[in-house]
This record gives sequence, C-alpha cells and structure tokens, in this order.
Amino acid sequence: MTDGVVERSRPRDRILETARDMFHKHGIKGVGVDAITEAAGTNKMTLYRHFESKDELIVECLRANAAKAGAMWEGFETEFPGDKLAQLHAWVRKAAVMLKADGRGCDMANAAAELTEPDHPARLVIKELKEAQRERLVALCRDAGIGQAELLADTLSLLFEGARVSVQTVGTEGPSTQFVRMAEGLIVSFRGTAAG
Amino acid sequence: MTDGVVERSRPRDRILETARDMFHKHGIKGVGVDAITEAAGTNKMTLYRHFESKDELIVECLRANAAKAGAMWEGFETEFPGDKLAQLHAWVRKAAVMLKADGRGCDMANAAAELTEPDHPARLVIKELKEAQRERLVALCRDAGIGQAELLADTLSLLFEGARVSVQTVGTEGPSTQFVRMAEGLIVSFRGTAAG
DNA sequence: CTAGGGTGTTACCGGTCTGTAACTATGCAA
DNA sequence: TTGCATAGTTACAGACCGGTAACACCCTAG
Repeated sequence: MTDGVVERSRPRDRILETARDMFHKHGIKGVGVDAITEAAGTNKMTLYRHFESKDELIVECLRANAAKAGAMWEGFETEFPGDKLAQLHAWVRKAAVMLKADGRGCDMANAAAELTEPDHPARLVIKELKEAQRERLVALCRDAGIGQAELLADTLSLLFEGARVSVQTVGTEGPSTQFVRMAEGLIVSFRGTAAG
Repeated sequence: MTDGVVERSRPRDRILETARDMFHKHGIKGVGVDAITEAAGTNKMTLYRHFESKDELIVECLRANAAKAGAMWEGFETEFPGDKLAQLHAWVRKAAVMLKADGRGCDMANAAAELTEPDHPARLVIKELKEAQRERLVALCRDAGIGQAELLADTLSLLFEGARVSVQTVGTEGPSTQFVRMAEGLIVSFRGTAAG
C-alpha cells in the first residue's frame, strides 16, 4: 500500500495521502517527515514547498479525513434518498464495519491524545470537525422523527467513540462486538418513547 | 504539583509518581526521561538503575494507575458494603467526576494510541488491565441482580470510554455532559427487562 | 530555442532523544 | 574506621528530529 499512492499524481497529493496513511498507522509523533516523503516517492524539500510545517500537514490530513467522512454521509443520502431512518441504520452498519477494519481508533481522537499542547493548531480543527460531525448525527436523528434527537445522537456517538478505543486497547473481540446490538436497541427504545 | 512528589521518598517512588503525572499530562512521547528525572528531583542515571528502559517505566506507570483504580473499587465496597446496586451507581457518579477532572482521557487508551508497535510491551499490559477492569464491572452488574450483566457492563464501559475521548476532543461541555443521564437510564432499563 | 516554475539531490544546522561510562559524594552498618 | 550500597554529576555516544540552503534537473509554454 502506501506505495500505491506513488503512482503519478501531483507530489502534494501523494504527500497528503501518504501522510494520512502513516499518521493513521503509526501515530503522528511516530512518523517523521523524512519517512513520509520517502514513502510518497519524493523528498523533504518538496514537502516544505507545499506545507509550511509538519503541523500544517497534520491539519490538512485531518481536514482530508473529514472530507472523506463527509463523502460517506452523502453516500447514505444517495443510497436511501429521503429515508432518514434508513440512513441512521446505515450509519450504524458502517460504524460496525469500521470497527472491524483495523485496530486503530479515530484519527482525530488519536491526534488529540498525542498533541497535548493546548494551543496546538490541530486542536482547533479537531474540535471544529468533531462538532460538525455531531451536528450531522443530531440532524439525522431529528429528521428521522426521533423525539430526543440530541440525546440519542450523543449516546450513539459516545458508544461509537468508546468502541473505537476499546478496539485499540483490547482488540476487535472485546466489548465492541456488541456495538450494533447496543445501537439498534437504543434506536428502538428512543423511537418508542417519543416519535415526531 | 509535580514538585510535590520531590519531598523525601525513595528516588524510585518519586520517579514513578512524577512519570505518571507527566505522561498523563503531556503524553508518553511528549516527555523525555531527562524531564522526568529533573521534575522528580533526581537524575537520569538513578532512573536507569531502577528501570531498565523507558518502556519498562511506562509499563510500571500503567500498573500503578491500575492499582490506584483498584483502590477506588475497594472504596465502593467499603462505602456500600454488600449493596452492589449502590456500588454501581457510585461508579457512575465517580465516572462523571473523572470526566470533569481534566481534559485528558484514559491513560491506557492514550498510551495505546501512541504506542503503535504491535509487540510493544505496554500493549500486553494495557489489554490485560482493561480486561480485568471489564470483569470487575461485569461482576458488579451481575451481583446487582441485572439479567444481561455483560451487555450492560459493556455498554456502560463503552459509554464512559467514549465520554473520555469526547472530553479530549470537544471539551467538557460536549456530549459527555449527558453521561450520567445515559448511564442511569440504561441501568433502569436493564433492571426493568430482566431482574435476578 | 529559451525562459521559468516545479521538482529532485545533497548537505547541513541546531536541537532532542534514549542510554551509558566514569567518577564523586553520601549515609549506614559492622 | 572501614566497607558497601545507593545516589548525584558530568560528559558523551549515536541516532533521529524538523527545517533550510544551494544547486542541478526537466518539462512545458511562449
């Protein structure tokens, strides 16, 4: 993999893709810019011509991740046009797939764990992107006709977040295996108590 | 703080306490052994006389954390002797307090995010300690007379874990504020469906 | 053909990291 | 007083880090 990106695209894109992949696998402080550029089939100078620092590269990687997640949400809409409840269930299934994909948790959460300086530029965009993500899930729950949409969205969100860190600590055979069951149970329960 | 540990205890203890504190605040890769020993009022050679490497120090810190968490559980038993349901509610309240304590998540989860090498010695003890932790919560739910004890314990555990990373990404004012409400609701719901 | 922007190459700077060597100072016990 | 374990000090090794300078290369547009 990693080298699959080397093909023939612009150096900037190759660096971004490779950095995303390596940050995800080895963590941010676990990867140096030299290793990134080498894996991307280019060199350090070219990186610094496109990104003013490693920190900026980190931020761009996080934004790219969010963009990819956004595409996933659009996929739900095209797959189940107008059927918000079906889209919510699609989100649950997609989340379950992501849990089994690999043992690494959420890139943003991992970045927040690593970058502890309170004024690190990445912390701002992490908060921004996570809040946008929450808004989307809340809107989906609300439009699906669920009464306490915020509470359900937050509960599902915390469950998923927790499942991702559980996978990272005890592996894919731990409590996270019950995620779908928990999530579906919650949706049923919330639909029962107060429908729109 | 940090310097409060310097008082007069054995150098090994001071190093361990200081390392726990600094790893928690700044992450593992964010702290060098020099900084630890200086904050502990000693020096690098003394550290390497008591710990054969930084990795071993990390492992000992994680075990010390687990020991402290174990003491917390014993506190529940002494506070509500025999009343397992009360102890479960005490756990929920304690978890809520920890959520507001600081913006750093679970040390084990953070360590797992940072130490990505699959055979890192810390990964073994993280898995071991997290599984022990889960067993304790399952036992508490079971002894509290809840039917699906494993499912409730896992759900509560994922919720808490998720809340901790939420605090780390969007702060204490995010979805984690609803943790107690979610947890109490779940306990009520599980007690209703199947009592012992 | 030529000019110029994007790219590759090499070498380097100053700093930090884990870990070690060699030596000195201290305190306690026989 | 002698002896020994523990702890402190200084200096260093070897590696890696983010970031920059200077220069050679190629491809394309005019």
